[in-house]
Amino acid sequence: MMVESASETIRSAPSGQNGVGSLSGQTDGSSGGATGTTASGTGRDMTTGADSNGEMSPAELLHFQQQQALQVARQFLLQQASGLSSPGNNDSKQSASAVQVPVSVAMMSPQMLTPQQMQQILSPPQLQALLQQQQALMLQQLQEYYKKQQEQLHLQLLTQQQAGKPQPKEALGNKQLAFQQQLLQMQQLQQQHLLNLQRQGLVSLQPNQASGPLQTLPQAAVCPTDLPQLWKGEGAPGQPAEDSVKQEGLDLTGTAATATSFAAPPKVSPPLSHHTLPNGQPTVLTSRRDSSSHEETPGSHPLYGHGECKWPGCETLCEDLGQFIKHLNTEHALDDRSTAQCRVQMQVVQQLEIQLAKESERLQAMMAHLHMRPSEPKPFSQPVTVSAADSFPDGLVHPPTSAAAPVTPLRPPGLGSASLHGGGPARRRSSDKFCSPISSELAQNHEFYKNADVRPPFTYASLIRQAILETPDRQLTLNEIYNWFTRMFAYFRRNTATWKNAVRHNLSLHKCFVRVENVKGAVWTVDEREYQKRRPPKMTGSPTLVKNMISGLSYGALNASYQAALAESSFPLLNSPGMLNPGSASSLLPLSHDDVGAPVEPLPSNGSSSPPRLSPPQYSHQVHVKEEPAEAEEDRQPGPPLGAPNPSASGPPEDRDLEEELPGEELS
DNA sequence: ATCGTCATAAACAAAC
DNA sequence: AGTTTGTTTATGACGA
Repeated sequence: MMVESASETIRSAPSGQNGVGSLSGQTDGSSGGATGTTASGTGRDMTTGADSNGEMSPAELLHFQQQQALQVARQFLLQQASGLSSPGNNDSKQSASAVQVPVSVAMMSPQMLTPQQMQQILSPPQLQALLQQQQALMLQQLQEYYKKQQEQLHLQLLTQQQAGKPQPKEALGNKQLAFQQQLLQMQQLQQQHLLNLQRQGLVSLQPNQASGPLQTLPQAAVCPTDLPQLWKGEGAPGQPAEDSVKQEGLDLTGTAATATSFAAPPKVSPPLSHHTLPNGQPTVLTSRRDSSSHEETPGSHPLYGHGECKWPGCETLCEDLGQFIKHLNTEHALDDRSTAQCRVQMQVVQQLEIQLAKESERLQAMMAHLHMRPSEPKPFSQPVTVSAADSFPDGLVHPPTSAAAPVTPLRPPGLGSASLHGGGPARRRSSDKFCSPISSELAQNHEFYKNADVRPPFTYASLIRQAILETPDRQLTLNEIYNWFTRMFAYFRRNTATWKNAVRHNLSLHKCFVRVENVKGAVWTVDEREYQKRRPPKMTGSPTLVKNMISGLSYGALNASYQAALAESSFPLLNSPGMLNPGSASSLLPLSHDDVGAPVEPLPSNGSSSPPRLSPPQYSHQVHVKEEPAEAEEDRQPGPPLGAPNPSASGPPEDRDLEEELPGEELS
């Protein structure tokens, strides 16, 4: 017990915590703190209560409205999701915890990523698509709500006017303003949210933004310019919302572009992350902040863009940052309104996250469904090559998957990533579960993991395997594996003792990892057969699995799963063309899709060499190697059957591939 | 409640 | 002698 507790603490304390904890905490806290309790979690009751009260202050109104709108959206979302959502835990948990934390997030262990991180993780295109959808939905709801509110206001106004009260007008005006603001805010907040996400990558709204803006900026309020818009919205019986939506769309686009560029955060810099933050997450956040702050200085600010103030409801033009800052301080001072706006923003974000989760789930289900029928010819046009190439090109890989496209607007490939979980242990087998698309996931989010101190959502085993398979030789020394980890994941640049131990432990423990004696020394190889053996059933088929995945995974994971699905689906094609991976083929072949990724390496060196990956059957032999003494293994390697001259040691790696690929001989 | 998988920690031993 | 590499065992969290 002692040990355990100790470890636990360590883990949670450092990394994770921040993640979820901060998230929910902040959410609640900030909202609660700022204004009142209500905001946070479950607003339903609150909302209702609010409703009953006739009059409230503008701030209250805003708040109330937000909640209502959110609730509506929430319900809507829930309904939508209900179909997909898994029966048990998720739903219940979700509802229970109330929106505060997105399902996936909630599910995540403390160390998991925060929503912000998730957002960061998501590829810009994905984010864009998702957010757009979400925004559209939310806007619709808001619109309705807004209309109702307006009607009420009018009624009130009339009543008051009739009464002959002088104040009423003002009050009404305020209320109207508030409503309008809200609408605008929602829209703009969303935009902003997107922007922030994209630009900063992660920017955590709650922690960072909330505190930041509130303190510094704040509010302002609606600029005169806003009013017109607001009114416009009102006035236009048609659909103000739509307009706004459109606008958002536009903005988004713009944003997206920005985001894209942003995609590869340079932040690699160790210094930033190093903060002693607890574990990875914090670091991440920190780094993010830094980055954001940097941006600010340099000439950009999350709330400043295109020469104007991006504060929700404010479009004041500012020539430069300095002016903008002044504007922020003067116009957006800390007050109820700004506070309310922030709260709204937070809720919006939450809502979006939830929706994102739902949509992801849906997508998963869709993918799973599609996948289920392998028989169907997969239309994917995915060029194998592409996939292979994608693997690690830059980090930004486009997913080819045309297939996905049809299914959803989102880009499959882009998925972003997943990993969200920042945390520690969390990763749980998610990756494994799906069989991962680890490779594709990695390929796509290569840059992300490389720079973000986020724990990858893959098990050590899958990571080790990936590392090995990426090599032309398909073999790595322990030290090389270590290097791969540190090179590929920022997360593994810390706590080396811990994860290295874990790596060694995994190598020894899993039969799928075979130690081969080499001239050079010992290298580790992967026995795909074994690896596959241990893997759980594919999610594709069973809804349950899917469900699990969804629930268990963080957003990232979701994405990963998504990718996986895609990958899997595309896999067949890949194979057929035969291109994928030359060298790797052997290992992969037999198995599976997950390996899709295997091919990750663009050139397995001889890629060509490997003829055709031919025989999967050969593979079978390797199997128990591990159990057997090194000898067996050695046999394999050293004795390269085919013509490989000197495989291992000095020999070219490529040759090795062949050898490895045909290990079967020995077995037989 | 039980089982399997994973992560983490740690003790040891053998090889460098 | 100190470090690295491997192996094992123990323990706890999780999900099924």
